Amino acid sequence: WVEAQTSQKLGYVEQLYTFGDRYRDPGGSDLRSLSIGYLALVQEAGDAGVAEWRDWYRYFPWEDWRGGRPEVVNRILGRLKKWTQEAGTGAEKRLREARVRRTFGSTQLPWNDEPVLERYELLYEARLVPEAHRDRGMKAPWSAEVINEGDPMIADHRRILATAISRLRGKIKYRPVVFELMPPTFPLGQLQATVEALSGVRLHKPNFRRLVEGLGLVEETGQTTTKTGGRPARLVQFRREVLIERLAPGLRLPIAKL
Amino acid sequence: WVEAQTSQKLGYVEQLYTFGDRYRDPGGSDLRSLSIGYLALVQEAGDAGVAEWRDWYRYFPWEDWRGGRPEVVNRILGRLKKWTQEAGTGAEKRLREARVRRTFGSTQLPWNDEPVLERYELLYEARLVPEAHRDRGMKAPWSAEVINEGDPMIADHRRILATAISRLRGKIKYRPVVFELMPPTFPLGQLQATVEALSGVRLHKPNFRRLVEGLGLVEETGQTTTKTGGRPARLVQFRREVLIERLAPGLRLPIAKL
DNA sequence: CACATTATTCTCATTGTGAGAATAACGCCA
DNA sequence: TGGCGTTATTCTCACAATGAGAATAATGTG
Repeated sequence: WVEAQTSQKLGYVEQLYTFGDRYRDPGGSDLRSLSIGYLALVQEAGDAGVAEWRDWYRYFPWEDWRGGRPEVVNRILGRLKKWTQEAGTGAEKRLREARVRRTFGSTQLPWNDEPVLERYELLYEARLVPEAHRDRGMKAPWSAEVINEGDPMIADHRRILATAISRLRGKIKYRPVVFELMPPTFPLGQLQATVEALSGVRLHKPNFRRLVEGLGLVEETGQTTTKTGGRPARLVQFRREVLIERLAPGLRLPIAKL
Repeated sequence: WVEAQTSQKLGYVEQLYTFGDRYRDPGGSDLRSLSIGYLALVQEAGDAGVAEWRDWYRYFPWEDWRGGRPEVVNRILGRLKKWTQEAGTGAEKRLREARVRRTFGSTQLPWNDEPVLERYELLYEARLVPEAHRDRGMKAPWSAEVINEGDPMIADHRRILATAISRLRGKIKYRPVVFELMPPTFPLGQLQATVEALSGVRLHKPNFRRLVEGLGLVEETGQTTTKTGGRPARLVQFRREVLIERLAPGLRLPIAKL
């Protein structure tokens, strides 16, 4: 059905989650609509009918740490600090502080790429995203109240997208699903760039190569490309055999410490 | 609702999966019923109304490797070998062989505790479980056809249970959910026995202790117990603080290699 | 009091990980 | 044509994590 709608060939598909929040019905009745979300990966396609490419960091700019700590994170942390101070009791305050530290990190805790949904839900609860006001029946503008970076979406779609990003960021670490996003042959640098785009963090290039080659996920094609600039890069391809050989292998990226 | 039905206090709860197979409707109509499954963990309770304790290995005896390789695995591998040989083409035969190797292991590949669902689905496809015959409208007996160890369940319930076991075996490796199954204080040996019961494999005791203590998941109570036999064991308790401090920590058991 | 039993602590070889230096091979441009 | 910027690729090394087993400790039992 999706392939007919979008004229995109779906690669990997998995069920994501079944969403059934009260906020799903904008009419506010007690009837709930259920959405069974699926996550699919496709190759890059130039133009594909109704479907159109979107950068997901447009909706989650705080999730993109590829260029170092994003500015918006500081603004968010400032707002969340205010939110923690609005807590009723001291215990609640400490809970809120811990939650902010856990999701957005601190000087002690490094950034963790996976809890995308937890971060979004925290922003929602702290009413820093427009959806939180909208779902409570408040009318615009809330411009002074919310974080302006990061486009909102209708209904609970941004929550669904956050769930998908979380799932995908987790998945690439133990299953070789990134390759569903790659062209048939590619240089290792492009593979790394793809993984970095998904996880939102920069990786150490030599270690990344060691990992990919050590796991036997790719094989030589014998060709090279000069499109990358600099020294020509070897073109490799995914070793499809690993799918039938083994169950586990993904790209265990430097996972959050402590 | 579940707590009211079972008079069990639910600890951890998460959505498992939404099941919608055609086999769900025994009437065979084109209407499908959806089941949104949830997974919950509870403390051990002596007696609890309609709810009653069941050993899940009653349904999946091949998943219990705590006493070494179970006898039934050999019988299964024998049957699956026959199944691979019934393949139409040579390519299909190699695919089947690889799949058996991947799920049930081989002399090269060690046992992997997680793919419980993949294993069950393989047995289903190879028609080694009664459900496969039943869903095709075949009448009993199929005793000569199927693996007799492992009780069947109605509808797709055994598939749902397999999904739950897979999920839980994965989860304990990166979230401290085992503690939801433990009493308030316990010796480390009992914790290890619980993890072994869930994962179905034996663990190296000194290394397990090092791991649990190194992650700071438990704290001393000062008490000991002699109930374990042998040298008295220290009673420890779960450090609830880790739940608010960190996101990651689970008991990364010796994960399958290669 | 020897012994079986479980708990607990240590040791050690091996592997995996994170970080950075060093080297290679292009295009571009003076 | 050679220096330079750029990206690719290979090496090295310190350090942490892991798997396995030995050694030691503290009970109850016969």
